[in-house]
Amino acid sequence: MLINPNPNIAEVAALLSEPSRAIILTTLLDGRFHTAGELARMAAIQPQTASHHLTKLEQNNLITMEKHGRYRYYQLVNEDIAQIIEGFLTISRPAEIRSFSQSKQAKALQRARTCYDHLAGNLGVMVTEAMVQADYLDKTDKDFIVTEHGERFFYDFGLDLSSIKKKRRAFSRMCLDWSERKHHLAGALGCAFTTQLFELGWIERVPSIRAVEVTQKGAAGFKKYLSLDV
Amino acid sequence: MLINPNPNIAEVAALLSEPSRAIILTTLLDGRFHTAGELARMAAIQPQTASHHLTKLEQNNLITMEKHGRYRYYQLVNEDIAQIIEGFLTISRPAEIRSFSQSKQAKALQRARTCYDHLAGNLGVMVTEAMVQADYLDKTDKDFIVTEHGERFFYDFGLDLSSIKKKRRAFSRMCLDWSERKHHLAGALGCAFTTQLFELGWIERVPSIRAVEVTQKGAAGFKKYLSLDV
DNA sequence: TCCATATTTCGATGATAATGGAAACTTAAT
DNA sequence: ATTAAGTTTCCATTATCATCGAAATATGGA
Repeated sequence: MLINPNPNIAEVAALLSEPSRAIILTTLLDGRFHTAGELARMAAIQPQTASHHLTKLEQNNLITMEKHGRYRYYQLVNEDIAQIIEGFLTISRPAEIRSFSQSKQAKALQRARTCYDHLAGNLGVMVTEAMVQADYLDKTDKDFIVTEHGERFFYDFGLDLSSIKKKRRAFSRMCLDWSERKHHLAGALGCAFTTQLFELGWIERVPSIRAVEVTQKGAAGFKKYLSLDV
Repeated sequence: MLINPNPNIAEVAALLSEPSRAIILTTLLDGRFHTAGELARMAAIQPQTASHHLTKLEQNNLITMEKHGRYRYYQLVNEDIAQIIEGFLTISRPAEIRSFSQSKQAKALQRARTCYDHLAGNLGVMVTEAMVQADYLDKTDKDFIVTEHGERFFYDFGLDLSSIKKKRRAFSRMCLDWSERKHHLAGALGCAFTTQLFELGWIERVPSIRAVEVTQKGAAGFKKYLSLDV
């Protein structure tokens, strides 16, 4: 790694400092692919303008693109970028809430949402802490370690840990939650666990924002497997 | 705390996105006071321009000012801001190193420097980890907890923990080190400990940059008290 | 082949904001 | 009092950049 007494903060910050780009990036925080047009609509700008921003973000390695037919799908480059942006949310003053529906959205996001591809918000933190409590996970510096109990737990839950470990991506990480200011489970394990929650029908996406909701089935499951009341 | 689905990242980022302001802020990272003129010289801009930036940074609560005579002394508002900026250094691509003396500076900074008012760099991380190793500190979420052993250690070291705890500032915190990417000891305790290192003559400032150097006396001390070879 | 849709490239416009010169203000020193 | 130094206010200049209209390119479907 190259270390420098005067690193170039400004360049990176400039990319986040433009309102339209900030909207695009927070939209991509859900970890899913979005088309250029979709992102333009989210930011309320013309497609040309969005294209301009997307090129810039791609050149600076914040996002990547995949062409499929006439669509171009954009995604955050990796989880690190997501963490950086989430981290930024922790320090940025929230904009004023203008409408009732906005405050409802805010509450939904605080309750439960996806951060990149894993679970965040109050639910994400509660689940993670329950796992630590139950001795399924051990906390270290920046990672969680799956204990022996944990191996069994995740196996019972239908996850194949050995195949997850094979992925090039970090296996199990801590991600700082901007609304809770505590850590939740991230990394390949966080992703796999969250995917499984969707598969099992324990949680469902709330349309249009990256909030998620716990289903009846989910509430029962969280209670049974993690002694959680949600 | 107000939570918002679309918090205003852009505003905060914009403050960091201007090269001159970024230089001013990284200069202030040493936690000390600097005059307006000094900061202008660092950023290689005219005093009027610096004044303009400083006003802006002050209005946005990143820095504070104290008037003393005809000088105006500026300082980062608090340690949180320092952490945010240090955090940003972690993700920003370092600028090219242009000269030999710059790379020497870079190495000195990586070895040991002050971050706000506590010790950072390889030395800061090593010292902190030695304390954890020796069971003087316990790691938690975002803080270190001083153990019973630790109470005695710091007392022997000449620090009055009870008076430090009385300060309004957070007692003991983890700060992410941008060159080491590990945590070092921050907060009031980190400050007091570092101040004591200066007092004891274990470390000395390197003129003009925020690097510090370990003295012979310091090397012996670190070895004796923390079994550290520096 | 022709049309519709998604996206980009080009070019012009307009807004924002960093910059520094000139002058004013404040404080210290003599 | 007068001068010098540090800093700010005011103002004009300039550069940057987001934005969008128009046109071009690419792809899919009929």
